[in-house]
This record gives sequence, structure tokens and C-alpha cells, in this order.
Amino acid sequence: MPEPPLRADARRNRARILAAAAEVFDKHGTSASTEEVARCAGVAVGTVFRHFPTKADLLAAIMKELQGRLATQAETLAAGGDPTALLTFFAEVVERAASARTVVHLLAAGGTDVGVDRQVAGLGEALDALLARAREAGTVRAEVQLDEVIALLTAACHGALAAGWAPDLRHRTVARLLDGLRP
Amino acid sequence: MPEPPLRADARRNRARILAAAAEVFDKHGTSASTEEVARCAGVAVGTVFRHFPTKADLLAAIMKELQGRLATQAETLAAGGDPTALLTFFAEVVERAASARTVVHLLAAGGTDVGVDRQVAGLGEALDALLARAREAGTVRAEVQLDEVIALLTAACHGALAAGWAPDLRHRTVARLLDGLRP
DNA sequence: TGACAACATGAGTGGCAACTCATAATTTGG
DNA sequence: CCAAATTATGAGTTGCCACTCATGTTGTCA
Repeated sequence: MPEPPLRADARRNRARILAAAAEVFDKHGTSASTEEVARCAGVAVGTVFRHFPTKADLLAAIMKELQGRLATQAETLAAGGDPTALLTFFAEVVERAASARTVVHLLAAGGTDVGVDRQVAGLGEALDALLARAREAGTVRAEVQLDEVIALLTAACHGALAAGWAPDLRHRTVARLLDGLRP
Repeated sequence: MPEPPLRADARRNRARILAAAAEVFDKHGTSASTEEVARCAGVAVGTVFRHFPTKADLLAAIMKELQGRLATQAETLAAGGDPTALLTFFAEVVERAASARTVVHLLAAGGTDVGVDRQVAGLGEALDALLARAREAGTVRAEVQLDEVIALLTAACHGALAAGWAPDLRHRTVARLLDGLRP
């Protein structure tokens, strides 16, 4: 089923909508109205719904993009060969989550929410590479499992976001979390 | 301003509403309708709004109760003198959060949500006692601060709840978290 | 027990937000 | 440059939910 290519203006609007949605949902949470997204994108509501028939579809699209960016970053770090890359990546994701609500939803979507299961799996593989390298180098304990790392990351993101930790507290808390992984 | 005592039926209904609200919000999240709460309590909507003029007031009342129970439990543990009581308490709260959405909201309400700031402070004192004892006994590292413990607890609750960790994963993750506190 | 105040009831109101559809505007292949 | 198809528009439509209020009920106290 080779989807016919989008018209030029349609492509442009789709991109604008995605950007606007990311901005709006990050600022006001996912309960922000679709109309607000349309306004921010400089587009009518109907156009948003033409591209994403459902609000959930819009969220899923954002998450897919986000997942892609995170996975790429993780792969880059893994290629670098630094055995502490896992810890770096961990801290950075939490740092981003503190100001970007959407990361949280991505990571939490291991389950049933919007159908992002496979996306998360993709991030999982990238993380697994980082973890393997860290284990070999003795940067983290051998018995630490991938799902635990993901769980800790999820928890930290949620906490940083929902509780609104100040930067200082955030850094100390992440430090404690990483302490739990080291030998 | 000595509030006149409630009438007998009013007291009974107030209690029923609180219990029903806790059950409903735990099951369907805080977006469940007030009407659902009323139905579950066997009461009309108007009655719910007579006792709690706003949905936020209802949530705040639930959290106040919850905070009281948790604080009491923490104090009891502290009185017991077990130096690992902090770790026990931590694990237990997370365990409860996994099936009770409301704990999460309580712990996350360090900030601006419903005005529960002081309630959390109350829990903080009880936790502080546990932490002090654990530090003296060398069960946790000396440099671990109270706000970090609260932050970790918050994070773990959010994670356990939002991501729906299976029991096995939950236990391992909490273990990793506690590893980060030990010497 | 009676009478008054406190309380309960539940149909109704207002408002918000997701989603639709007839119409108008663009794009594109010929 | 001109159709024909694709896309954009935005004023509705629909449904839900927090909250109100006129009316009926129950507890309390003398």
C-alpha cells in the first residue's frame, strides 16, 4: 500500500502542527486543547484533525519523534565507547524531563496508553548497548538488568516533572539513583 | 470560630463519601466524575458538593487522611527503634502506591496542586525521625538528606503507578533505589 | 411530639473540548 | 493556464462534567 505523497502545503502543515503540539503539551500538559495547538501552529482545527484523526494519534506521533531522537542520542553515546555513557545519558534524560512533560509520557508508555510499546522497545535496545558497555567496564554492577534501568529512568522523570524538583535537589537525587547502580 | 458539630447523618455521609472517593479515584484516576463518587457512596451529587464544595477540596481531604495514616505508620516504626525501618517504610509505601493512585498525588504535592504543602511537611517530620535513626546506625550513608529521600520516594511511587511495574520488577527497582542509600 | 434548622435530593445549567462537514482555497499534472 | 483532486477552513454538533437550587426529608431539642 504505497501511500501517495503528500501535497507540499500538507507536508508543511504537518510539520508545523507537530512542532506546535510538542511546545503546547510541554508547556500546559497533555490536557491542553487541540484548538490551542492549532492556534499555535497557525492552522485551523480541522487541519489538525485531518492529519491526526484523534488527539491520541497526535500524542503518539510526538512520542515517536521523541523516541527517535533519544534512541539516536543513546546510539551515538554507545558508539563513543565511554563506559560511563549510561550514567551520562541517564542524567541528561532526567534533566530534559524536568522541563519537557512529554518525555515522561514516552517513558511511561511501556504499557497500554497510546500504542507506543514498540517505540519504547527501540529505546530499550539503545539503552541495552550502553548498559552492556558499562557492565563490562565495571561502571555498573553486573546484576543490574535493563528493565531496572528503564524503570529507574521512568521514575526519575516522573518525579522530576510532577514534583517539580529544584535543580539542586534534582542533581542530588539523580546522584543517589546512580549510586544504586555502581559497584 | 468553633464550628457547630455535624448532624449524625451528615457525619455518616461525609465518611461514606470519603471512602467512596478514595476507592473511585484509586480505581479510575482523579479524572473520575464526582457523580461516580456519589453513586459509589449511595448519595446524591448535591450531597457530595455540600460537604466538599469543589472537587479539589474532596481530593485535598482524601490526601489529608492518607497523609495522617502514613505519618502515623512512620512514627510507629520510628518508635520501634529498628535502624532499617526507613528502608521498610520506603518499600511499603511504594508497594501501596502500585495499587493506590492517591499516594502518588500526596507525595507529589510538595508544590502548588491543592494546598497540601503542610501535610507533606508532616510526613516529612516522621520520615526525618526514621532517617536520623538509620544514619546513626549506619544503615544509610551520613550525607543522605531528607529531601532526597522524599524525592526518591515520590519518584518510585510515580514510576510504580504510571508505568505499571509488575511486582517482580517493582521489588528489584526498589532494591536498587535502596542500594543508593546504603554505605 | 412538634417545629425549626440542618441536611439530602437530582433534574437542570453552563462551559469546555473533541470531533464533523459543507464550503472555499491550493496544488499539481496535463 | 485549466480542471480535478487534494487540502484547509471554522462554525457547528455532541457529549461530558463540575457545579447550583428549588423542593423534599430527617435529625434535634425543648
